[in-house]
Amino acid sequence: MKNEAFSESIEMYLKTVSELADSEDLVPISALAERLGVSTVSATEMVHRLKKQDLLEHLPYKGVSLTVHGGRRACRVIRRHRLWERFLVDYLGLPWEKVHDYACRLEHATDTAVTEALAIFLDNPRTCPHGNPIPSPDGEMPDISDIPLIQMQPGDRGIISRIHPESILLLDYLAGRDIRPDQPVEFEEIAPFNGPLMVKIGEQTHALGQEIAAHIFVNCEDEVRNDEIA
Amino acid sequence: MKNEAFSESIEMYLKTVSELADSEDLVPISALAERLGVSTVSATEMVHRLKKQDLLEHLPYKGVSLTVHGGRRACRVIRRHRLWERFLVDYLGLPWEKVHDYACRLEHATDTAVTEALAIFLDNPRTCPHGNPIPSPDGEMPDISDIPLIQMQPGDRGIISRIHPESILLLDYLAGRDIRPDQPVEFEEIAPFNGPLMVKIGEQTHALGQEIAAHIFVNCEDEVRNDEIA
DNA sequence: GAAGTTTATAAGGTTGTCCTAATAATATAG
DNA sequence: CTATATTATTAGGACAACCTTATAAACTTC
Ligand SMILES: [Mn+2]
Ligand SMILES: [Mn+2]
Ligand SMILES: [Mn+2]
Ligand SMILES: [Mn+2]
Repeated sequence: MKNEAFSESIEMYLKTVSELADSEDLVPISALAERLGVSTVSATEMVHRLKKQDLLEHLPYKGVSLTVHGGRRACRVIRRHRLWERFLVDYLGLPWEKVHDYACRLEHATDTAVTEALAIFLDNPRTCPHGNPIPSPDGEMPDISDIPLIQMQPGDRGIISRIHPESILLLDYLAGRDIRPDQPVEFEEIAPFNGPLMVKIGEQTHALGQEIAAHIFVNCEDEVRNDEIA
Repeated sequence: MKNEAFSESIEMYLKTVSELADSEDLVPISALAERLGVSTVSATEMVHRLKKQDLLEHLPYKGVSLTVHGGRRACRVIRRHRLWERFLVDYLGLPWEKVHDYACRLEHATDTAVTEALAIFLDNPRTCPHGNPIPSPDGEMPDISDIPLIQMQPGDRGIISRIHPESILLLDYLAGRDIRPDQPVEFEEIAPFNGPLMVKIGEQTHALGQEIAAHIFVNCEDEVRNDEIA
């Protein structure tokens, strides 16, 4: 039960599987490879290695999922990441859209003792600056019940809860238009032929591509949620 | 003039050369290898690589020294290290003797933007918690005029200025006896046959080995310094 | 100046993480 | 059910950092 240290590479694989598993529970190796910026061959190689270490499972031609063990490791990395983001924004005053990258380096270089002292210093924040929940020290992810903007219906209103998964490109784009957690949203309409979503955020109406709308999560106003009607 | 990112390994080599160069200005590759915990063959290999990149010079059978360019890179790493140490001690309340190791990981994962924001947050501290000066953002090391305890004469008094170079073993030892910067010292005597130094620090008298005494620096009371009499 | 110590180089490996190109297996959709 | 697209595997390498063992060169000391 020793605390073997994982390489930065392994931590990034675990973290990425965890992040991508939120949308669909089996993550295709190709999706992993793309997000990590490596070839599918390299990703496959690594998946095999991680499978051997009992950190994830792989259903060929379907995708990968984390074991309980792997999930805990991933959550620990994510915890460090999100705590650092809070610190960088709240105390160092660094820009909302930049801290994701800074934290992505720090997350691999942070001792547990530092992580927990930081959590106390920050007064145990519940979320990162982009709205994502911070896992517990022992690697448990709080569950949440928001929905992606793309699943809303015309007329629905709500409050942006989080941006997920995060990436510089996306955060940069959103920061440029003041789209961030706690802003009120109203879904106006969706353009035909899989066109963009017209969404009022704050005072402005934006035309958001479907890709982007899948990454913006919203707490809908308390009405019966109507996703299961299909 | 691009800001090529160096590997953790390269950064540690540069930093270590810089630290060891304080005592003697040519650092033997063997000393480098020992401090980095690698074989002399590996260290030699790396020295050649760094020479090719114009980061250091090597006089065979004498030792290595940093180029101006290499010195600046080293100081940048050291700056990050010592700023993190300040943060870890002053804000996270982590133990004086432990933060050296924590910072040794963070120093390689810290963007310039983060470093400078941190410096501002900390109000541009002049020294690390172990008393060592923090280089400027552009890689200049402030010069100091303290002397190692081992160069003091019986009867001399002063104030401990810093512990250098740092290592966990040493810091642990000193922390256990409350030997740290700002404590008053009085050199009592040196035991014969290269024996330990008897030194009064605070209220207590300690018998310190010569190795250790070489790592404790002191600001002597303002009297004519008498090192050059030999 | 010969002996012994320190330092450097040479030779041959290992490991982790990445790559391209080519081929094989499976899934999915018309 | 076959064609096309997706996914997996195989083969062959590259590269940075490490290693051990052995030999050669230079310094130091008596
Ligand atoms: Mn990362
Ligand atoms: Mn975030
Ligand atoms: Mn380090
Ligand atoms: Mn220090």
